[in-house]
Amino acid sequence: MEDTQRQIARLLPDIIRGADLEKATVRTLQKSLEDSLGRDLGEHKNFIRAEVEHFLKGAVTKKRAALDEEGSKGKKAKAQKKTGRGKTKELVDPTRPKGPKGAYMCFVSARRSQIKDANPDMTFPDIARELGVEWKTMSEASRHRYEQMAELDKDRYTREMLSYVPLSDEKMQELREQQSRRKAAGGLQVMYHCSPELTAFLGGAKTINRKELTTRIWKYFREHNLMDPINKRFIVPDTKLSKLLKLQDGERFLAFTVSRYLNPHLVKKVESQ
DNA sequence: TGTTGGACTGCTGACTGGAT
DNA sequence: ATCCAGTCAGCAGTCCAACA
Repeated sequence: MEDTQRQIARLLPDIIRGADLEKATVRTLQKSLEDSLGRDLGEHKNFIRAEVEHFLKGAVTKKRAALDEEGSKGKKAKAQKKTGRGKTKELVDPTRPKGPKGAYMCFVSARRSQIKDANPDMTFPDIARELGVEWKTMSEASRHRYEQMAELDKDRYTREMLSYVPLSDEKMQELREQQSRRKAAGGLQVMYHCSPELTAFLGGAKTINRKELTTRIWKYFREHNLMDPINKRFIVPDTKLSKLLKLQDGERFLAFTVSRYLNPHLVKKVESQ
């Protein structure tokens, strides 16, 4: 019984997606399932109906959300694309205890890695779907185990909340500023050890970050008049630069690609910044 | 809305001159 | 005024389920 329902739950989404929804009924979907499984599913009629309703409810919710989003964005859509997901999450107190896990979350935590180990090729959404199917078709006894785990986690949450002291407004403000600084800096502030050749080129600097290096190298282009007068996007390197970037004799390069040539000279990150 | 899991995608930041 | 070229670390968001 449980296996059949599991098979139904697994097959149904694809069957619904492939069906003509103008004409489809629970009965026709059941027929398609029977064809796929090669047996009568009359005794699972109610289960199939519940699954269909569940699937359609989910699809409608998603569609509505998409339409809402579309409508609210309107003509701003293109402008917002520039900033992409841009929405920065409101910073939450990182010391606040994590919320209590429900029974399903306990089940997910315990079972996900097992499924992944047994099926290394399964994608994350596939695993999530499988977990949903397993959860829905799980026996009461098995589910009870996870409900107990959820009870324990609820206790853990209560205990931690009792001893939790929220961070002060000042501390939160400091964290927000830290976050925005980190975001603004990106990976460009990361200090690297220079190769001996780069150290010599820079006049002795043993460490540097990408921001500084880009600035210095563009300064060098200008000071040594290395930009191609016909097309200033190209750099005609002098011997010193040519040697540093390991270029062929007479090889020019697009100025914007200079970081690619410099990469080998940024040996490794400087520890404990 | 936040919670679990982690691979994946895509944006952001600095730098510049030329092209549109 | 804005976009484009290239680099990449770090981060945010997405995917998906069910539940509190």
